[in-house]
Amino acid sequence: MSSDLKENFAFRPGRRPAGPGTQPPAPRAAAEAGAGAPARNTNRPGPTALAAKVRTMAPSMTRSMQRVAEAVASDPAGCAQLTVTGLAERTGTSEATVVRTSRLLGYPGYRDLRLALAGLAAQQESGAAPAVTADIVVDDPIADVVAKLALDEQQTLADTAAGLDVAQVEAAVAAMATARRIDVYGVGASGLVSQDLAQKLLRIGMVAHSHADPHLAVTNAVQLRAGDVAVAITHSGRTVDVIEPLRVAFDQGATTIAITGRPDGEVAQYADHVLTTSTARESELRPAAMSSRTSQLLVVDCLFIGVAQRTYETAAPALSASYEALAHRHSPRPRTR
Amino acid sequence: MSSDLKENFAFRPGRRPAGPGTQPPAPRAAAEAGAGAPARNTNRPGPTALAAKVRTMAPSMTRSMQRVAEAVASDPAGCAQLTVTGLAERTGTSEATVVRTSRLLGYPGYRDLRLALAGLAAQQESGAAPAVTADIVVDDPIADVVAKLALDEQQTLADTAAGLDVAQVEAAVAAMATARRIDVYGVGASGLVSQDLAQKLLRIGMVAHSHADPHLAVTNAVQLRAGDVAVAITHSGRTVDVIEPLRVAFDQGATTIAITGRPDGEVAQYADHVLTTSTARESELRPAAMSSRTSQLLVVDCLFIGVAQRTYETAAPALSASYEALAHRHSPRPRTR
DNA sequence: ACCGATATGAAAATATCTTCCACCCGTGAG
DNA sequence: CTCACGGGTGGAAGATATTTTCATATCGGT
Repeated sequence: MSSDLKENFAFRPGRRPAGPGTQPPAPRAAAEAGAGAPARNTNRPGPTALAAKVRTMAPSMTRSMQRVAEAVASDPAGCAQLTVTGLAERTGTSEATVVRTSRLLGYPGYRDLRLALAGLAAQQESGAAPAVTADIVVDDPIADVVAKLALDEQQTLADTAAGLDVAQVEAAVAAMATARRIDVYGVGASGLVSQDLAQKLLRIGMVAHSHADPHLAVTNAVQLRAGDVAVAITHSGRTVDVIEPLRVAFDQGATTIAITGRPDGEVAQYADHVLTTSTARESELRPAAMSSRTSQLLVVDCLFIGVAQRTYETAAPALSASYEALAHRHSPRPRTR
Repeated sequence: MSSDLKENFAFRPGRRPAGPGTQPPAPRAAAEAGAGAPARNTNRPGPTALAAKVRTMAPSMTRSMQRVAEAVASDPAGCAQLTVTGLAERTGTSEATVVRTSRLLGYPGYRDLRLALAGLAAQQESGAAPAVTADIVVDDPIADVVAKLALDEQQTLADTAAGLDVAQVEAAVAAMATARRIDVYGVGASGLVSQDLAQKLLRIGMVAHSHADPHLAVTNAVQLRAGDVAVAITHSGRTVDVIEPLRVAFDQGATTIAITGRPDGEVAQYADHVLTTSTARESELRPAAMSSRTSQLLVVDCLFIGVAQRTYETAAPALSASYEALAHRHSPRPRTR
């Protein structure tokens, strides 16, 4: 089943009515003005060329038409909102004139000019994209906060992906996929990431636990041995509560993995494989915890997917099973799909 | 100009005015049926946000509407050329359905959607983004997994940011900033997000708790009253373990906030403010939990920052204090910087 | 299997766009 | 100076496109 997205794909990509006789709707090709050959005006200008076209054609326009063209050229966005009648009023002319102007500019009618106008407006708008990269400050309006945060996190993701050592990931995944059991250590913000990893691994039938309590973590680490895997997550690379259990696991002969922003930190000393997370800039209002978390989660997701791929035979059914098991915890009524 | 839109939308259901009703409060925003203003969706998406909006809203659409949305999202340029009837035919549905879909996406009608489509097409044309969005498959090499995951999550972030109703965020932040106490409910994957929020709020000196245990959650919810805030986090919008405590909090008069991917889900009925997370497509190897988590975290971060801004006087010192307090949990060694 | 509610498409009702046509205005010849 | 002519222009009929209504098909729960 997967998803039913496949059924879309409307081929028939460019369904331009280009050809004179191809128009399903109306044979509106007939020239209005009696003048001989309308010559099927040059190809209709794309949004970009519209402004230029207006200037070029202006001289050959009648006064009323010029007014329309003027309005259109100076405020595409605004005009795109108007109906024929609206634009006629705004320019102090009539609908007929607006349509004639549209024709002159190379469109079949006003409807199409309007569409082009919308396109032009959108382009102009996007061209002026400011790209809010500044830091978040105390008096930023919420809208800016949202935009900045999203951008920052996207940047963090890109950085992380770029900085990840694929070979290390590969090795870590290999160890985890065949592990008898997996322990994950993390406290504070990293604790949540640690739980996330454990939770996901559980869902595909792995034996995984997340330990936030440092004492219990060490207690558990002592039980590990070769064939087991221990994962430590710490942004700073020097959180003792996390390093300690990893060290123990390491000494016990387990395969150890560190996910840290400081590959030179102490935690790396006890790690067989080090996965480096990105360290984005931070500010007072944007504590490190935020971007490190994003980064860590990406790494954790990669590990998870990698493991799931390699244990697909058991992972897939386990996944469905856990969804099944939780189904009754949902209220019944959501419509379709 | 004059954003003529029917932005009205004044819901603010006088909840339990005299406390007689101990029963399911009338679903807010239930105006829909019958005559009157369809009003529904808040901000009409600009061309840019359209694609995001489609992805976000897709799950809460009916089958026919999904087909329309699919077509629109996959070939904006092509669809912009079509009339209602044309698009209806192409998607094998009716005009009515097309119009309904347009409404759901936040436009007054198809005409406006079409305009936006034209804009989007123009942008895409000029922007020419490659968009490498293949699904992750079982035999993808790790390097691809990393790249795809990072891209997907970036997309999710962009979608979420584009789809977030800033006014709702604003309102939620305002309530939280002045709250006497804040409860956060979430189970499963959302439970971690819930913890994340609570953890952060604690750091800036707010009284916040995350409850995963549904019994304890309800027990706590009963203690809430006006001036308190309850936040429910559920991707599906119908996780009873989360809805239940929120409902209780709602009945108690607390301000309630829902963070969900299904703004039409049951959870929204008991929420004063609904924050919509994006729902990226998922595949077997990329369970929904993954992108919903990313999306939820972004929302949660926004809330946090918003609250921190508004309580800066107390938040800033509280933040430093909590860092201080944890300093001794770090090993001393890291060199420079 | 029944019942109630929701989703859907056909067709009616509007809104919008296009075409047609008469009027107006400027121009040049008588 | 007047008149006839021709294109420019707007008003309104005619043609399409869009929106709304409503009966029917379908779905999901009891």
